[in-house]
Amino acid sequence: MLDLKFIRENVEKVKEAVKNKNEKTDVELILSLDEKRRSLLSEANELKHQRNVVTEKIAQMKKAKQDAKEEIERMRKVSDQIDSLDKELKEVEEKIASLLLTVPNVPHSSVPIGFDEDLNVVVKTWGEVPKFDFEPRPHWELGQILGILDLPKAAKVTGTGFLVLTGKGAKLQRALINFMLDLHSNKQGYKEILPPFMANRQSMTGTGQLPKLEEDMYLCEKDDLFLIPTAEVPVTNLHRDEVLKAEELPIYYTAYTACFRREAGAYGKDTRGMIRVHQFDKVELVKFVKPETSYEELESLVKDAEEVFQLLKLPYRVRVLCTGDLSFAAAKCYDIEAWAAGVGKYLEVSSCSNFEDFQARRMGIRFRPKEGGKLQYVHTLNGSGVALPRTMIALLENYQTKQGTIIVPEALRTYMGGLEEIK
RNA sequence: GGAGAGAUGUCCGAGUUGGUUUAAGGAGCACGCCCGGAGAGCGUGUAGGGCUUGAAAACCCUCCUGGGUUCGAAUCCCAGUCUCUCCGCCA
Repeated sequence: MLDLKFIRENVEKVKEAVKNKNEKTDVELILSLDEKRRSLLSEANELKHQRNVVTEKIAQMKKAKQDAKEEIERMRKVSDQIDSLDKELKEVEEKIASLLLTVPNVPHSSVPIGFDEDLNVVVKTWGEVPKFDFEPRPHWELGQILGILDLPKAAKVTGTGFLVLTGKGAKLQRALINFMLDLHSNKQGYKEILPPFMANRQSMTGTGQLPKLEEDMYLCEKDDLFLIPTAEVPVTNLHRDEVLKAEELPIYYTAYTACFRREAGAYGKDTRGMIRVHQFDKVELVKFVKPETSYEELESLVKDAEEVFQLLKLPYRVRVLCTGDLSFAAAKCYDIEAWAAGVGKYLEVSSCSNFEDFQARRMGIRFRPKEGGKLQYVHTLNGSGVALPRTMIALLENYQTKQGTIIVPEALRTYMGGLEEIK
């Protein structure tokens, strides 16, 4: 959420952000409501002041055993006026508040302007794309040959868009999760969190999934709880409505969770195998930082996620998202995309974003600067470190052999009981 | 699910016969003094938001949330949320 005052003072900037992000919020409407709000406010203020003054006078008179009937009668009328002004004010404020939730964050000046993902810019490529002297198989074939991925059984249990890992496949995924969590928590200094996989409306609004993305999430109606689409939700909300100490910052968290997405509207896209599924595992990175450091923190966040692929020796590239592809709440975002030899394309495995104070304002996460002065909103960042199914895809497809077996990357072997090859 | 207790500022914690209590006291933090250094000690300051403004003052709002009673509510009434204790149920 943007500051109403900021919108008032940066109308053009905000309108441009709305346009460049392909949103359609009526900024002018917000401004006119804001004007109305302020005039109602000053009117009500004046009456309230009057009431406060006379009320005290009444108290004095009562103490002195004087008759205050006349004043009381007068204030009764004033109170009625205040009531009706307050009611009107409340309506206006509610309208503003709900409109404010539909204003997207303003992209950082370094973000390329563009309509959609075709205008994202590759800023880095790492590793050699493997060459095979045979036709590399896609992961669903490898999974079936090796008996580690069973899509028909998943369809039986749940329906399309789910997967069942079995045997070495399940073990490989668990190894990856442990490997990532250990990397982030032991080496990179993130505190490990195991949060709920469900979250309430307030949390979803805090991180910005609501109100816009309600249709993309699974809702348990009886309890009005959502299955989380990412660990970002529960982990960032950990500090909702808190004032953090300056010396606590920066705070780094890492969390493994399952993630649930309805993928409404994505039908027909990446339906094969496990590229796009309704439930997947992910290890997430979340940061709470001081505003002046958030862009350095974004760079280091990306590096921390990249290290996963470097240690696994999986080739990848990093793209900076253009305005049109940037999510609603983000000011800047890098995608990490791993090369998958079997399907022959780069797959998005991590999205690392700086939200600046956009989420913090919604959630009320502030800190007291050491130098004194007013409370400030923290900046929040998060990124996948990283998403499991697509990393599995990259691993299986890049490490496959002609015989259809999989060489286990060295970094994972201790997590696989020393296993060197899945066959 | 049943019974009870509670929710106050950055934190802890007073205040519930309605009326200079936005709120005592303590901790923390900031500044200053003291000190060979560290520590301790002493003094001063310190809620958030809105509105206004060059900046401020003034003013308004906020004692979990939302309603209500009243000239006036942290204090009274109703509903809800959360926390704790006990009982029941259960992985």
